[in-house]
Amino acid sequence: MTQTNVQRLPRSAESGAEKPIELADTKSRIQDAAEELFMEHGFEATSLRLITTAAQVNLAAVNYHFGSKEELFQAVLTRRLDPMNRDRMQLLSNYEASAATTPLTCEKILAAMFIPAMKLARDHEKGGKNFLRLLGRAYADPAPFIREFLSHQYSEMIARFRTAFSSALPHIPREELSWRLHYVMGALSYTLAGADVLKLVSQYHPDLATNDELLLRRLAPFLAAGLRAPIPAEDDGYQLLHEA
Amino acid sequence: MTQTNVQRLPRSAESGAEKPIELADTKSRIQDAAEELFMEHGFEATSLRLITTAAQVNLAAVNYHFGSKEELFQAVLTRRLDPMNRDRMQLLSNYEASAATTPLTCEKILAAMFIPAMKLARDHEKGGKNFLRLLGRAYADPAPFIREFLSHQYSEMIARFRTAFSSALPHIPREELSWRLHYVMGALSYTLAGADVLKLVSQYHPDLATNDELLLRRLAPFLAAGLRAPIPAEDDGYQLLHEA
DNA sequence: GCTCATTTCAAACGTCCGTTTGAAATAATT
DNA sequence: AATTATTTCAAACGGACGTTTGAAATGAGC
Repeated sequence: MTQTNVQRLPRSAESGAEKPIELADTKSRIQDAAEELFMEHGFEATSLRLITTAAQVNLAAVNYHFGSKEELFQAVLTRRLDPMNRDRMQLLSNYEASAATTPLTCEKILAAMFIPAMKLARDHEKGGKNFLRLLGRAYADPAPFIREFLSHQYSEMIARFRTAFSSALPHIPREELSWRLHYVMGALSYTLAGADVLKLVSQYHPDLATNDELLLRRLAPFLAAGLRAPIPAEDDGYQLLHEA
Repeated sequence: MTQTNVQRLPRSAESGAEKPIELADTKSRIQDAAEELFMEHGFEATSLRLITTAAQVNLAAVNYHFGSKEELFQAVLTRRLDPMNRDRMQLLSNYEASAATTPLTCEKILAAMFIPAMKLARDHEKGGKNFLRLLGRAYADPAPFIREFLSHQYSEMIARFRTAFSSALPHIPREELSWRLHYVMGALSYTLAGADVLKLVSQYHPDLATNDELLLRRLAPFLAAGLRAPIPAEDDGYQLLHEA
């Protein structure tokens, strides 16, 4: 009932690592288990009972600590998304400062988007990569509360990067650039959500699929070339439709 | 209980259009309603009661005509996916025959992928575009039965197009090409699933979002440029990681 | 040690889910 | 007209869902 915002650690915690065997606190255990299960089954198909069983906490603990299943989902996303997007913008600013007056290359701007994502994927050895998959899927989720949450969470970062690309690609019209940024986000989120999606298009190479750095060293040149592509003329000879 | 594969029209049907006011048969009404609702809410969040109410049929009709909710979903996908992929392969063959010995351009191969999708989007005025969104979302769905269904449904078409791209881009290593095809599918499905996703990356232009032809006349040059991008050298100066 | 806020817990709440049932209605066949 | 097969229907099945409850357990402050 009466719940304050103050975080309290139930057991001895702020003391030094005297008993490193003990489990993390309830709230963190729920988030960890939820992240893994949401990514495996999606939001709708993951029940609170599944989460609380995996986290070894009581069923009611989710509603006590997070309020609802939806708020738990948002908390899971925010925990990693918020620092990642701040890192992205910070890194972009660093690059711009280093480059002084000359505009950044597309590859450099793309790197500012990718590196924090990669760092996230490898830092938290357990949750990291799972989270990127969860995120990639959330992009395609129709639930209104997810859509609103994501668009709010991303708006600042996207605006920042659109400006950067606009400087790097002055010959691309503003409107065309918006579309191309859209495609970039599509290929990126699709790749991050990847793993088993890959089977659709190619045989499985386990040595490659686990190497994120290599993965995005392939993606960045692909996307940079697309971003720089010349604008097709109005009547350039290949009418797409009505010839089938 | 005892159900045959033979399709039977319950009311007067094979006679000429004497009473064009009458509704479609139960099975079609279910598929139409399911397509629209699955696309709006996703598979898990769409209940059979919602579908049967919208279709104005009895709840048990789904299990009678389709067997289960999962089989209904597969039927909804197959109804449009199967002809579309056959059209894609046929169109690609036509292009190859016209080109005789010279290899096709990437744009032409991409057109063979896009045109049937566009035709689908505009033919069935009501279900068409909704279906592409549903499909784009299914790509990212983790449910095993969806994954297996899609990979089976697409394997032949994908293999066919990989070969075509391989001829068009002989200088791109086989493995690299597999990845780039992956990105192509990502950008494409993301764009098709689009609509409200667009808000993440750009302001909304209603006049553009509804014009599929224009949409893909933007996407094809972007992807073709990416497919043709030079292979980056092993040590090309931009290390992605460990510099953040 | 007592008080009081915080956290955990087992149990239950009401609701909605996909599916099944068996009879009634409808169509096709003889 | 009688028989059979197919389709519809209202009702119920057992189960899983997110959430709530109120008491028990555990913590910190005095």
